[in-house]
Amino acid sequence: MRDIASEAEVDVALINYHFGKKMELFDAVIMRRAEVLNEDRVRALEECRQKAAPGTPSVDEIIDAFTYPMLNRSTEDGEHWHNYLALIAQINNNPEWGGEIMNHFFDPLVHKFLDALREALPDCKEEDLMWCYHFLSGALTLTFADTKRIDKLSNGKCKSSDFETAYKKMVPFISGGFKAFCRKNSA
Amino acid sequence: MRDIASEAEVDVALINYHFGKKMELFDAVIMRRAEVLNEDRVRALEECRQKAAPGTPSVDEIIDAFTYPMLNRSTEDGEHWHNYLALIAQINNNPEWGGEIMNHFFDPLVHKFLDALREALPDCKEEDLMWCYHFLSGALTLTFADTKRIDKLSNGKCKSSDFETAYKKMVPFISGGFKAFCRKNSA
DNA sequence: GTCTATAGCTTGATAGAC
DNA sequence: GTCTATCAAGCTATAGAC
Repeated sequence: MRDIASEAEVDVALINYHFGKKMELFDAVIMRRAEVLNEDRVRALEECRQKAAPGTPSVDEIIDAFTYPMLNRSTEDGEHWHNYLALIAQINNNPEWGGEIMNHFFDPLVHKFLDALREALPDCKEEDLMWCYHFLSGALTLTFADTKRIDKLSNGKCKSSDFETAYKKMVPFISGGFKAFCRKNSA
Repeated sequence: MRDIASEAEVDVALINYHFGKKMELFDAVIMRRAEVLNEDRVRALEECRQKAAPGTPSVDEIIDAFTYPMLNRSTEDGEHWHNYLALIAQINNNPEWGGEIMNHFFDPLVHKFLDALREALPDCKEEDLMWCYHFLSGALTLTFADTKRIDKLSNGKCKSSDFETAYKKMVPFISGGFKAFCRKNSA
């Protein structure tokens, strides 16, 4: 709280005045950018639906619409979106209250994408679709956490900060995962 | 520190005496089970190599050898392994020191699996292999974080605590991701 | 709205008796 | 090796002056 107040060049007490308790400030922080990101994604999904019309978008196109906005925002300003996405990774993996926060701020949007995936993979079992999204979520959030683990593991060949490359590899990986489950529609 | 000491029914001061500073205790906690898990995995990899001899194990078999020990340990005692794997998920996604900890305690083992995957997918580019492992890592650790997010997202159809089912879905998802990259060897 | 001041607690670590 | 006692520092939250 003190760090935040001092960075904002205001007094600590003002946080409580304007935002209430610590956790309410936390929610406000998550919400502000979640709304922006979710709008980006809705727009990307609509665009890829229009491109595919009168057909339906492919799995690859849907995954792309879901993930590209994160790449795009992460390169837009200096540190802010970068830090935000790293925070989301930690929340997504927090067993205590992480699930609830993700449910609250992201699931309404995720349902729109699940609808699109259901259309793209009509023979896919509902349960399989949910688990596939879950795996997607883990791969995606870790990617934008930028933990530097891959830097050392790959002996410098790959860099976790290279979101552009990570994104390019991630889309086919995830699509490949989905298609493994729904072979009838792996087109 | 006080919670840990009281759970162990010893005095707080003893933690410092036996383990040193807080972060040294933390490392000791990570190490103890990491060693056990890594040994399980080495054994599983050796077994699947023997089964496949004189050939080499498939991607699915290798992914299975990497992930099954986590499922197996997580069901063995009441809460301990469960909590440990949830902790690992948070460490894996921590951008500050998470990467280093994962490098230190798990990468020596991971290199053994990367060697096996290289054999199974001889035409796979080194860079692609590394990124695929990275995505695997995100999906895997989130799965054992048990955040309950999928419970609500799926309207109760799936449960994050159902590791058995998660594991059964995870192996083909991840293998599908690898194979998307290395189509020449998707057998 | 913004500040000062402070209450009330919790934290990690250690000194020193036994 | 184990305990008691305590330190110095940190935290969130709020009351009350302006």
